[in-house]
Amino acid sequence: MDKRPNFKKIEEKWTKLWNKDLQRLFKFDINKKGNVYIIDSPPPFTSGDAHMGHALGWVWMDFIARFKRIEGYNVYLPQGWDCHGLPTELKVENRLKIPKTDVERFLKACREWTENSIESMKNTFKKLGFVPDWSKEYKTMDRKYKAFVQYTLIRMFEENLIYREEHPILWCPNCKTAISAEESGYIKRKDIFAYIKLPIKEENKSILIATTRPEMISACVVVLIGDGIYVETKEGLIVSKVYAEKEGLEIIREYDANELEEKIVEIPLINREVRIKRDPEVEYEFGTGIVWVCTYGDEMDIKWQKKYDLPVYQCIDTEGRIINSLKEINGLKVEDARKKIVEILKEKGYLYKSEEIEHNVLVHAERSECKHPIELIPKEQFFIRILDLKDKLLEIQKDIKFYPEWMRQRLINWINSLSWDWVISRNRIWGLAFPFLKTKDSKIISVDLEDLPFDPRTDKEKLEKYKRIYGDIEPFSEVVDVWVESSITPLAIILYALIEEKDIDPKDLPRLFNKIKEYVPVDLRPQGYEIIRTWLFDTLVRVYLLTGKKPWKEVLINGMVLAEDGRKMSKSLGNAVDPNDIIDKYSADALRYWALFSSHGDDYRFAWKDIETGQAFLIKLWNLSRYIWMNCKNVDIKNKPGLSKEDVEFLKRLEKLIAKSHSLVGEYKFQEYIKLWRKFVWGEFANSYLEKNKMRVKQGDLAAKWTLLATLRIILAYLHPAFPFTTEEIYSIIFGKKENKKSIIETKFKELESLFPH
RNA sequence: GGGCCCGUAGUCUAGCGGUAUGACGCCCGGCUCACUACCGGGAGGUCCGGGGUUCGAAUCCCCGCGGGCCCACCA
Repeated sequence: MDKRPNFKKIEEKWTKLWNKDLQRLFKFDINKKGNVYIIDSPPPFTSGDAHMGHALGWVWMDFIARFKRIEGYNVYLPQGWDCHGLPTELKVENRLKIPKTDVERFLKACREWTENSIESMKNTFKKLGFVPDWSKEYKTMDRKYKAFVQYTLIRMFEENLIYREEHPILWCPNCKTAISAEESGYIKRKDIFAYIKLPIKEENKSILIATTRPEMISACVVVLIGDGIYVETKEGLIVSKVYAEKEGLEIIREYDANELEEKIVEIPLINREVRIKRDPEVEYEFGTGIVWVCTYGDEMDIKWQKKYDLPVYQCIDTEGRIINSLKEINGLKVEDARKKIVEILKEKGYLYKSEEIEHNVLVHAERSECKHPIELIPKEQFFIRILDLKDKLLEIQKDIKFYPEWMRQRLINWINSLSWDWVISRNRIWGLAFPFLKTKDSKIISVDLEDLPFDPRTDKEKLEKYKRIYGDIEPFSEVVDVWVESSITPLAIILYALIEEKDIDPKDLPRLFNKIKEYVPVDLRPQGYEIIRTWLFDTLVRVYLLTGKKPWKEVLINGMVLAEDGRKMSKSLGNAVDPNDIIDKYSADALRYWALFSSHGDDYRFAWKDIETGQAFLIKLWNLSRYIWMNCKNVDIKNKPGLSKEDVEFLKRLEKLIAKSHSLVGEYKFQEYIKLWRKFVWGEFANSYLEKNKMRVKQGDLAAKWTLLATLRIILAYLHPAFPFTTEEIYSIIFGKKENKKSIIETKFKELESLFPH
């Protein structure tokens, strides 16, 4: 053994072995029953480079997989790739300057870009010591993955779980695309808050409403008042009593709500009469205590429109311009129209006043730099029915174990906050097409299984076939939301295990699907908390709808990686550290030491000194082994000599530690595990037992030598899941040949039990 | 506005009903034949503040203060 471990050489050697010659040790055999452990590992979005967040998650998974393997499980650790998505599309468009109009060329460029990203990320994962079963590697852009997703969509469509309907959807006028709730977010913004007088029919009085969306005047369908007292002021304005008092307006008389409900309001400039209704959800204290409902100003308007079955007026188009309104503002951008209409209202005497208000505006926020305010626009979209599912989802989540338990709350909150069905269509290019067609009488039909995967943009001959059968048919131009693809990973990984590298006959999918169902729920879903409301939730929905079961038995949540400055680590902040640099400067095992010290769900700070701490421990382990190699390597471990009392006690202490280790891993407490073993190896073994017994070793005491060797053998097995490179190298030098084994993975913890005194 | 989390030695961190885990740093002493990236020894904490439950609280409950994250319809 060298005086110092050459980490670079060791890493190169073992990375190659595990991923090639020894890859068989990491294979999941789906035909072997019993003792199966399946990890629904995340397919990372193929953004380009692996970051520290990946390093953390992938080390956790690899630790679990290795430990379970040595425990004797038939482990399935898959590696997939989430390929589709807007960021790739934008990169191809902007960097490679390929026009979206040339669809075939554009798609090809996206595919090439994605393949390159995968290679780069895969390389980093391998350097970390992460070893999946490569024979089942999947990409969401694979033909068979796409066919499978489309098959599940057809199934759901046939069970009436998917529908197409005109519905107000979140629409980004800037990106000209529908977005989902999870892509939107609120930001604080300053806007006009206009107080508008709405005359009451046949009375010389006006209702005063306050709004941030005066430009939507042509879409006003009802005026709502809340539970409270309303008053008439000297100026002939009807407002909440609270507002009148606050503004110091002279009150002439009070109304009760019933009296107001009789009245009809004339919407100025557009010549429409609307009713006044009382609704408990109106915030009496806010503004004038009165609201006009426009279709659709915000999500609340949708609720009220449905509740009172109000007519829908679309006053904004997909470009974010005003339509169907006054000729003065038609064609104007929303923001310009807002200013203009305020001027007009003022001119005509309908504007009571306008002020500035800071409020939360729904914008296109996540996975996007756009930040443009979102409009609600009625459009035909595909939906998955999830609203009816709330109670059921709340029920089944109870049966999934969460680590840490408190992360469950995020899922529950999200389920409770659902307010409409899941919009699954996107107006984009780099994505999966819908396996549906529209006939000339507007009926939606699924394509035949034999035609999967189906893409009307490129499969011209398949389209021809349907044209021959149905006459005029129309494909859908949208693509599927990326989460629809990634939300069936627990099922897709089983599909890949069943077929391995073979291609599939799509007509075989129903048979395969029935087989897949048998493996649900799988054992573990590891992921970060930031995608609980997307990936975790969506998977729960899809797997439940498709199989009637929960997707997993357990969920393990990791936190975000923070930079040394305590802020979120990100490229744009310039505080990101590349895992490859850490491995190059120190070692993969040192990086793993850092990753395993993170606790469940909490954000975790990166610090170079933690890497150094890990590195120091690895060197300690190396040198400790070196001493044993120098002094004890010729001892036959299978031939246990008579041990001294001290040796026996020491080994008994180790045996206790082992029992504790297994229970810690059962709860995925990696940090406690490392601490326990570090303390034992460095303190109790190296500095205490070994130091005390050096004399015996020198004198050739076989019992002491045997104890040292046996202890090291056990330590290597238990530290292997954490530090696979270093432990494999030491093992191969001291034990490999004698045991006729190439890797620690080939032995099982159970086999080591014979080394203990009983 | 609601929810979740966090506040523990100089710094970071574990524990989450029995006076506290570990790392780094610091102080004193050692180049001892595997390792000076080491060895031996040591100092350092009113576990954010206040109240409550309990024989007993860092740990449970309530109220504050400070920090972070997530969600939300205030027109």
